[in-house]
Amino acid sequence: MNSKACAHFRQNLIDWYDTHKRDLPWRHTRDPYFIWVSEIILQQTTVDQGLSYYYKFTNTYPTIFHLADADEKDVLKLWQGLGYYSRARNMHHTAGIVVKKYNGHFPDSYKELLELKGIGPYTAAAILSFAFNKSLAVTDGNVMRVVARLFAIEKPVNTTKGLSEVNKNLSHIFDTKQPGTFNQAIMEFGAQHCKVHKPLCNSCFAKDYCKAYADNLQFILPLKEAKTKTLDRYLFYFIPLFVENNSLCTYLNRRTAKDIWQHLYDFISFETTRKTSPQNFLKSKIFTQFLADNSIKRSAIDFYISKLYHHKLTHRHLHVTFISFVTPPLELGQPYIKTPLSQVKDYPLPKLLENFSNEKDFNNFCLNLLPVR
DNA sequence: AAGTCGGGGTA
DNA sequence: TACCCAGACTT
Repeated sequence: MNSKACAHFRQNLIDWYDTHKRDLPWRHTRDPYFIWVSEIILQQTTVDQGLSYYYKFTNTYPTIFHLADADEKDVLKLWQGLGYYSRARNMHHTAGIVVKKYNGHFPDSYKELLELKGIGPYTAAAILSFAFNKSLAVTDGNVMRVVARLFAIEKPVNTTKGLSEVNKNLSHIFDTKQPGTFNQAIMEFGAQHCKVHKPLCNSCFAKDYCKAYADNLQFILPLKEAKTKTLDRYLFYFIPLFVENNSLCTYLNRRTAKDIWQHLYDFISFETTRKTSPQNFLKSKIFTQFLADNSIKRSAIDFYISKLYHHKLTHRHLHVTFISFVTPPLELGQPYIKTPLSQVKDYPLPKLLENFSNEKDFNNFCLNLLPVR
């Protein structure tokens, strides 16, 4: 693209945006706090998916001081279901830093923003351009796609070289006089017009100089290097059930390992390296040892075994079986937390367990289990 | 530079 | 199924 084409793109992108932009709440504010909340929520998340969470967060925590004062557990509960939970933990942590170190005001320098947990190159540029009108370009998945096509960049965009080529070419079309609007516009253009699967090339204002379109590469670009393969994990959740103070109780587990769902809660869990039948798991060393360590005696009767649940994460395929067990009251130590079933829903839970987070569903789940002798 | 972290939508 | 989404962090 020559400089004339770059200027044409710059102007027509803004015109396109004025006509086609969605009415989104974070486009009506220049408060860095609200901008920041929206950007963290939208990391690897579609607008449709994140919108309700944005309203929940800004209503519950209307200022950064409210967020800084909150308990991490409550922040995670509000984040429940959105995934990538380190975003919520980092956001909570960073709120505390901004309050203490910056008196509640976000810094307006790239360097200082990058030092805050959860704020990387994209989010720093977004905050600076949207809230402070600083002249920095954002490079997200939308921008990489648009630029890779406009300039027919064939290096994989998820490599250092590919990204730097995207950024170099992006600087040629970037509008330094209205950085925030340009950034919003090019992302919206990527989301709605220069789409992944069916780009609307026929009606595109850039079809005269888009190199991918000229070379018929618009359905090929951008290229990405192969991702890591999906692995299977086999989980068993053990759910002891007992009555205490007239309420049906069980135990929850706070997840602390460097693993999925960090700082969320689930049930007592076991993992096998290979696909294992429930019957074999019940006889396994890992499980029988747990029962012995905690003086849990099998009655003559039963464990109740759920069907096999499949839960898909981006690069993990979970195979999950629930095992409930009626027992006299138990006293288990850390990290297990004795909890009435009616209060399970008060904890931040993985989506997989959210279905069991109210008593009615949970009882229904238990009733549908089959006894195994 | 490669691996890890969720869940939902789309083809 | 496989890929993508307003990415960042850890190793």
